[in-house]
Formats: sequence, C-alpha cells, structure tokens
Amino acid sequence: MVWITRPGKRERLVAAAAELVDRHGVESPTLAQIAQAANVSPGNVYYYFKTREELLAALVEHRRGEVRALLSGLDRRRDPRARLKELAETWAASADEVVEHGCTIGCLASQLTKTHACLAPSAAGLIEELLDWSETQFRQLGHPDARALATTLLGGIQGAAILASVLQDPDLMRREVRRLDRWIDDLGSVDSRSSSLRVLDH
Amino acid sequence: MVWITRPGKRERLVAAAAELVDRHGVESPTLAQIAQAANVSPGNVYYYFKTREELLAALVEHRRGEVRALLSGLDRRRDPRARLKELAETWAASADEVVEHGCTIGCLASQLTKTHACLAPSAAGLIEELLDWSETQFRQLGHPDARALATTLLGGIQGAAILASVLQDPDLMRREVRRLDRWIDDLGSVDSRSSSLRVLDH
DNA sequence: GTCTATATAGCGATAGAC
DNA sequence: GTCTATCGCTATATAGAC
Repeated sequence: MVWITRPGKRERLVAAAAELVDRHGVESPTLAQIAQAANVSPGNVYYYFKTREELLAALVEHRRGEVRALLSGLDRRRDPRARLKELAETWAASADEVVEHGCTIGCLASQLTKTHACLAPSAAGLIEELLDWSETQFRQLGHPDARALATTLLGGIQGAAILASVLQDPDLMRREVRRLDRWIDDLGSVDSRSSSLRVLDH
Repeated sequence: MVWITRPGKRERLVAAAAELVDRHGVESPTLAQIAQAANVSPGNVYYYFKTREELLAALVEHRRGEVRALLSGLDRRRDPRARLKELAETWAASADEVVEHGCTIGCLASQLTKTHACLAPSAAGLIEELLDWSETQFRQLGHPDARALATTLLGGIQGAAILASVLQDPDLMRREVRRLDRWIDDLGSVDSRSSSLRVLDH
C-alpha cells in the first residue's frame, strides 16, 4: 500500500497516538490532542483516518512493527537461551517506563480487548508475536512443552509489569525478570544431543 | 458513616458501575448508562456522588470489600499451603469470566493507574491486599522471602489473566494456575520444625 | 492535500420544582 | 430525596473553500 500524501504526517499522527495512548490509555486522548501532538491540523486527521478506531488500528500495526524489530534484534544472538533472557531483560531495562505507564504492549492489548472488540484480534496478534517467538526458542532448546514455557515466561513478564506499575515499584519488575532469568537457566536444555533436530518435529 | 437515604440506590449505582466498568473499561460507561443499569434516574446520581470520579472511588472500595471477603473465606482453611492454592484456583474457577473481561481487580487497578492518578493509591491498595495476605501465608510456611514469593504468585496469576483474556483462551488460565499449584507444592515449607515460630520473627 | 468552519450528538454537571 | 429540564462544553465527524 503506497501513500502518495506528503510524507510524515500519517506517521506523525500514529506516533503521537501511540505515545498518548501509552500514557493515558486508549480512550482518553482526543483526536484534537493527538493532532496537536503530531503538529497536524485537527480537521486534517480525517484525510488519513476515516474514524478514530481506524487510527487505533494503525497504532496497533505500528506497535507490531516495533515488536518485530525487537525480536529481529534478539535473533542476532546465537544461543536461544540468551535470546530468551534478553527478551525478559528488555522489560527490566525499561522498568522505569513500565512503572509510569505499564507494559506498552500488554496494556494496549488488554484495553483494546475490552473496549474495541473489532480490534481485539489484531491486539491478540501482538501478544502472539511474542509468544510464537518464545516458543520457537524453547523448542530449539529441546523442550517439547515449548508453548507452555513461552506462556509462563510471557505471563511472568506481564504480571510483573502490572504489579510494578500499580505499586509504582521498578525494582519489582527487575527482581521478577532476574527470577525468570534463573528459571530459564534452571530449565536447562532437554535432550541436548538432538536439540537441533527437535526444531523440526511437530 | 451512615446513609439516611433510601436504602439500595447508592449500592445499586456502585454495583452497576462495577459491572459496566468490568465489561467495558473504566472510561467507557457513561453516568447515564450506569444510572439506567441501576434503575436510578440520571439526574439523581449526583445526589450520591458529586462527580464521576467519586463514583469510581466508591467502586474501588466495593471491590476492596469483595477481595477481603474472598480472603476471609480462604482463612477458614487450616493449612497456609491450601489457602494459597485455593487463592490461585479462584482465577481458574472463573476462567470463562477472566477471558471475557480480564481479571476484574487487575484491569481495574491498571486502568485507574493510567487514567485517574488520584485513584491510583486506592487501586494499588487492592493489589496490596492480595499481596499482603499471600505474604502472610508464605511466611507461615517458613519462607524468609515470603514477599518475593507472594509477588511471583500474584504476578503469575495476573499475567496469565492478561494472556487468557487477550488470546481468548480459558484453558491458558487454568493451566497456569495448575502450574502455580505445583510450584507451591514444590516450594515445600522451609524449616518445618519452627514454621509456626517463623511467623513471629520478621 | 490541507485547512477552517461547522454540524451533530452526547457528555458531566447544575438548578429548581416537587 | 427524587425527578425533570437544561446548561455548557467538548467529542467525533463532515462540508467545502483554498
């Protein structure tokens, strides 16, 4: 899909919406506020998005791109175990932002699930992106229950993010990530002889 | 504080707000909708609550009462380990509702933290209620790191609730609770000789 | 493509009769 | 205490000049 409009405006609107939604929730920011933050005149928003919901949909895709970029970065690592630990450490590293606005992805997904049923599948896709990637790593470590482990990892991260933000405690986030780090280590790699083959089965 | 108004109306308003907020989020339900659901005439809401935010504050207190009632029920059990497992199983038992609207407490707290700064401390209290109680149980089992264990337990529950609701998968919630059950068992009780004394020392 | 001006509707909140 | 009527405001969305 090619956009023949003046470059930047659409992207600025999405970025401004992403920022404001992250800070104040999905419902609070008005189109006027988003337009102002993006340095776009209020009425012009509707040239790019027919409805507010359409802007939210674009915002989710924007976040999906960020998630994919993050995971691509992690894929540079050789060791699946190191990849998984670095994923978790992403939340520890941004513990202060997590405390201020919660986990960007988790909050966005859970709010959209409640308030915009039609965006729920798209929001679920954001989480699935992380889940699928983690499952792949655990599978490469030879764990037959890779999906369950991925769920536990991501659930642990998301739960810690909720508690940290509600209780305003960045150390809580960091401590839980440290615990998940140890958990990943203690899992070891099952059947290390054929771990590379395990990727192929099922 | 005694209310000399006709009994029921205030309570009905709070209950209706609780239900609608649980279903559609903190910001979406209008006072008109809440009043209608509570069978109260729209203008009459302001006799009981000066502002919308004041109604939300009452809603949080309503939830706090429910949390305390839940924990009191669990306290009837003799064994702290059984208490903790039954706490977790509360979410498994309501997995279908969790999938539909997320964890009532977790969603409420995390949304209020973002959208109503002045209610954030009150919302944090909701989570602390659960955390303090869990910490007490772990301490009675003789764990010196009881607070950290409580955080892990509640984080695991909240994270699973997010994933289950976003992915629309009740079994995910149930499986994670089962895992937490086993985790509680595997923790055992530290220094079981003096576990009852451990409650006393800090 | 961009902007101003505005239509339309619904919100939270108030006033005042009963 | 309860209700009706309504104020004042701001939201999303549209129309049309440029």
